[in-house]
Amino acid sequence: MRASQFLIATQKETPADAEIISHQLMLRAGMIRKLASGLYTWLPLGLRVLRQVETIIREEMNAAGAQEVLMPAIQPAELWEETGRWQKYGAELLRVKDRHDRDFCVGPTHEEVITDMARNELRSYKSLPANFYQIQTKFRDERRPRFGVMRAREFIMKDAYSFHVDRDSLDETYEQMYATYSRIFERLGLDFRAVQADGGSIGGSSSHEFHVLADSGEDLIAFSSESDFAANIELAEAVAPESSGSQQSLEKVATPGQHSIEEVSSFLQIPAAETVKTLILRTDENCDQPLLALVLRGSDTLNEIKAAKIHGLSEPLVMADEKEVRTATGAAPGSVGPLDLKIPVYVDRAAAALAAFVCGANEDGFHFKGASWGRDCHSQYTVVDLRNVVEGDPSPDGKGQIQLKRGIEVGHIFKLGAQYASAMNATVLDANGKATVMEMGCYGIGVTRVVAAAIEQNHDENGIIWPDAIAPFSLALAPLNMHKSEAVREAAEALYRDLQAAGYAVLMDDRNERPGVKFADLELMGIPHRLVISDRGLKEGTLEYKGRRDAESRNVAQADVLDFLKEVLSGSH
RNA sequence: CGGGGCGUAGCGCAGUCUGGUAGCGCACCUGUAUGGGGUGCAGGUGGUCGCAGGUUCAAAUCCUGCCGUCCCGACCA
Repeated sequence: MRASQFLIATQKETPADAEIISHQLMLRAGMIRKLASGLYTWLPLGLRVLRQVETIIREEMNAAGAQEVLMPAIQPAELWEETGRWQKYGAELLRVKDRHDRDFCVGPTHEEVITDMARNELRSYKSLPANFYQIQTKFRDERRPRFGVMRAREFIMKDAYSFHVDRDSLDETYEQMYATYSRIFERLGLDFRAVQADGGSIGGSSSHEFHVLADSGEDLIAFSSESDFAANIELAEAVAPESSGSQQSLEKVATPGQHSIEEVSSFLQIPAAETVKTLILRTDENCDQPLLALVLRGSDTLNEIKAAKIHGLSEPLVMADEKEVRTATGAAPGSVGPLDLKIPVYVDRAAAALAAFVCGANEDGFHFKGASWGRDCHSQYTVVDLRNVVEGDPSPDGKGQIQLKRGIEVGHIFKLGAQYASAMNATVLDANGKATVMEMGCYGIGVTRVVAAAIEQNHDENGIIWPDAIAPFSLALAPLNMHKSEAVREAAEALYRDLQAAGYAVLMDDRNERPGVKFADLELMGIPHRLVISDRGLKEGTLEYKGRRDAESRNVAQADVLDFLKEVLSGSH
């Protein structure tokens, strides 16, 4: 490709509304442009990267025996009513009506459509297992789109759905997809981790996320320092510490105006880890009490995913208002404690392990010191895992300690089980001639997000540094002063021809620009390899090579350049 | 959806408080010189000041409403 015939839309200045580096660089390098909130046009440069990512995903999915399909982006409401999600999905589902006033949605995911296809086309256990995938545009009407294509409303996803006669077959394909995903992210050249994950609203029993490690990531991942344990913090089990400290006598102390944990712990000169906070939350119709209490150490934070598993708790979690808190406990928030409450009480393992703790006295302006569960709490309570793990916690597998890192979720695999197939009556005949509901798995990769994640992980102060595998061009030719120097022009054109013939994706910067402009643009765009052709070098029969990460360039004899590139670029074609 | 900020040329901004000719840098076009790190000089193109209404002799500027957009809190590839 000649730069003179390719849209090079680089910008010097960073658009004011781009927060994270990948968003800034994608705009500055001329990969994307915003059309509206959460909607982006992919310019030629960006699209080349996107296609590279898609190609790798496609190759690996095909190699794993998955079959590519393409489903409509617009889906009829009837299918979503079959699974109940037309009601349940909420505002993120963009609903539209056609000219006949029929309801449709712009697909945020495709379980319904694929299950409909499967029940129509799959009749016998003999055609199972089957795994279908597509690379397609999704739309989720996010409350708050941000970070450019990282969290856009319209985005491209590779989604795959597998169908099975039984659980064993699902397990097998799930393992195979796990391995396939690992291979895909390895080939993409990304530093990633597979972690245990919560099934989330899509449901299902077993689930792993694939995260690209980056400080800008929105997720926290817990690792063990000693073992291969890795889990999203949403799921990571917080193990109960040894019962610590010694019993003290119970003492009621006046704590006027001291409400928050920080205030109380500094007022009483007692560490937050030896205090207890009591959160009063609303319940749903499955609970005969209007409120319940969650108890954590003052130093811990509530893990809402874990809390949501408590039976009867409203979802999403809603804190009780001040009036409700007073009715239930006799005190205002800030003086509430877990002792002798009349509502159900759930105590985090770590809080339950305290031998003596500070808590609200359920009387405005008073707290207890030295409280003990066994001695002082005369009402029932349940001990559960409620807190987020923190650095230094013991790993749940008993080996090593927890470390936390930030990650960008780029892939997620689920075992869906039979929930969709059963709701939509998707059955096949088994070996006994009996109709049996299929088991399903589902496997997603955020294709557009992968592009942004790759930049988060690979950039410097001059711009993007593409991994070879997804670079928009493998290498660039930068002929200097070619519009004046016949020798440079001829050498550059000849080299360009040879490199193209050899199959390289090469960008020939034939623009009539000064060297500094070319260097800056090529670096901003992240092209991993660069050859400079100049009068100076040609006199000595050399070209100048520089890898995007190299500090210095080196000279290569003109005659050896093809062999040299073959070596440098090996593995990337 | 709640709270806050911002809407002036493709991008980054000033001007708004205190009403009176719409400005700067980058980009873009022309000419010229230059030719190894976003080059210099000269000239130039481009804006219903987010939209609508109001106040006023006069509105980018004051008032009202709406829209868009970004940031902070509940979901997810």
